[in-house]
Amino acid sequence: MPELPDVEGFRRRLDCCGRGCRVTGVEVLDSTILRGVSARRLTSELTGQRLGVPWRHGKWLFAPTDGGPTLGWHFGMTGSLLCGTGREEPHRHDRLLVGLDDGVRLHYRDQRKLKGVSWLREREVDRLLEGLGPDASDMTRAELTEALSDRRGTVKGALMNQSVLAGLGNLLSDEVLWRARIDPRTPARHLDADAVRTLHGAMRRTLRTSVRAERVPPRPSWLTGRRDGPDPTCPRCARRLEATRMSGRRTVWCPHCQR
DNA sequence: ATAAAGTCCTGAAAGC
DNA sequence: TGCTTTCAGGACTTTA
Repeated sequence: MPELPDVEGFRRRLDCCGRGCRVTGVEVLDSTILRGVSARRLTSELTGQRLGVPWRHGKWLFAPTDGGPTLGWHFGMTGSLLCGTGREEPHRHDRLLVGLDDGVRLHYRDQRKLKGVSWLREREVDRLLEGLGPDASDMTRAELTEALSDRRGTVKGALMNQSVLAGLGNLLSDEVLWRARIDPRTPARHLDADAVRTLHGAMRRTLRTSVRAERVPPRPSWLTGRRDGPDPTCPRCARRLEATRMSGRRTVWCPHCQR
């Protein structure tokens, strides 16, 4: 599930439920989701801390604490962050619960445990960011041009590569390329200035709408709304969509509109 | 059983 | 040729 718009939704949730609150309790329900920190250490160091202003880069969510390290959340393919009252039974996929002094309890929920939660000092946050390209939602056209110019792989591969630009995943990449009418197999560096301009505009518009919806909306007028049907057709030209595997992921596009 | 919206690792290809 | 960087595919994990 989580690409940039989903994680931005989690950030907002954390911002309104958790910002400025003090942590009253930590329950690690499955310690295998902790990265680089033990359950014992996270519990003792996080309890009593006050949460600062949460921020996001790409698909990463960061929750700084006033004195100490920063909680770094990554949601893999199936993760989410929810706010509860603290009285409900934890869901079977809840892996970490964080109780706050405003009565809210945060639930880090994840079916497949592909990623997890880390407890990061400032330089570890910096090191992590060094591996990521600019955040896709505030990337300029010049930055996109620069990011794609040296890439010899496909444009689809480049858009999904978090070190090139951060935030797009499989669904968004396909959606943006479909809107921009660009064949996903095109080598990134073959895109001319016009194509990059179109791609940049498509990315901005797609992200703006998706962030508002906190997901890539599966509307019938979007590629995302069609791709999982039994016999998917293009919302624009009604012809049959093509599906293959690219960079290990299912890729859907319209061979008529995208060339 | 197959496939799934995440990234990491590996062997191989491409570039200098 | 040889070294370095980049790429595509499989592994990881769990369940519908």
